[in-house]
Amino acid sequence: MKEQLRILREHLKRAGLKRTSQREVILGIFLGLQDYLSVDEIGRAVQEQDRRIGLSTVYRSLKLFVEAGLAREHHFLAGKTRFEKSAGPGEEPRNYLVCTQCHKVQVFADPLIDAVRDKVCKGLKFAPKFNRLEVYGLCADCRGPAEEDD
Amino acid sequence: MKEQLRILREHLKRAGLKRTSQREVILGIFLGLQDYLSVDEIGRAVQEQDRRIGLSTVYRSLKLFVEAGLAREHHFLAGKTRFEKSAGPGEEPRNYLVCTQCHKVQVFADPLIDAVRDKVCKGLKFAPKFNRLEVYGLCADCRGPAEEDD
DNA sequence: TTATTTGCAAAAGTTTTGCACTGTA
DNA sequence: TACAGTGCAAAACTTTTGCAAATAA
Repeated sequence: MKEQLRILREHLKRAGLKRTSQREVILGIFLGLQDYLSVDEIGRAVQEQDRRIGLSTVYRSLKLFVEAGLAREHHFLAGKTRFEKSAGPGEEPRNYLVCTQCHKVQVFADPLIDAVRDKVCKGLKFAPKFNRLEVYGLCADCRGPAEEDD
Repeated sequence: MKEQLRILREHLKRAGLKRTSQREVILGIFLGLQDYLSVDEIGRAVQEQDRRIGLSTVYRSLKLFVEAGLAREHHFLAGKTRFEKSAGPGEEPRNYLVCTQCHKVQVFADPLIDAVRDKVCKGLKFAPKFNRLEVYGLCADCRGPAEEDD
């Protein structure tokens, strides 16, 4: 059984919620899709597999996955919420390069950022839960070869 | 005359747009409000001063202020867009501690973050335009005195 | 004069909710 | 059986837009 399915079931049990086929179908499809899709894009994929699953259920399930640590929610640019898969609760915060032209997202991690976060939070007595660095600009493909050595 | 008013007028002239009383009234009110308010909160303050100014004009003006470098747009948590005052174009990117309980926002700057950004961008041939680090958690007031030494 | 801007109302788009019905524990 | 979950449609929100009237250049 997939690790994520186990995590979902554990989360449901712990929260006193019920295991339903819709939740598991939606999780399976979500895991098979690319990241950073919107709810209606995910919902469309779900309805291709099972037309009887309503969009409200997709909304409710994605929120559930976030609570279970199986998805991250993003609001990169104005507009809609987008979702990213996550291996489970307690995963490291991540940092993003978002292309403002083609909307491609690249992820990176850097321990220095965590160090800065801890130093600043300590100074302000702030208890961090999660963080992300979002860098907006042009990706290698969109900036064109001419300016590649900036 | 206020520096920001000058910046607005210059921006309008440069872009071939017109100077209107509504734009200047909205700017004046926006500058007098606290940061991170939503459009309807800003609009409510505007309509207290001049009931004839429509909400669409507030939307259009805030977008204009962002283009002029006089405001920054945020999408911290799900839901609505919030605006922050900015001294003018070319200001440094900033970094935020956002309290997930009371929604208070604290700002900080750190040169190390810029260094990490430049290193990562160089490696991926990404041309950064702006960036922000968002840290979510509990502020000193909301975490309670007991856990203050974490 | 002429093109931009405004205010209103309507439209569009995303997300939530009420409710009767279904399905899990 | 009891209660959480679902699907549908309607509602609630935020944001955008069409258009006639007003206004700046």
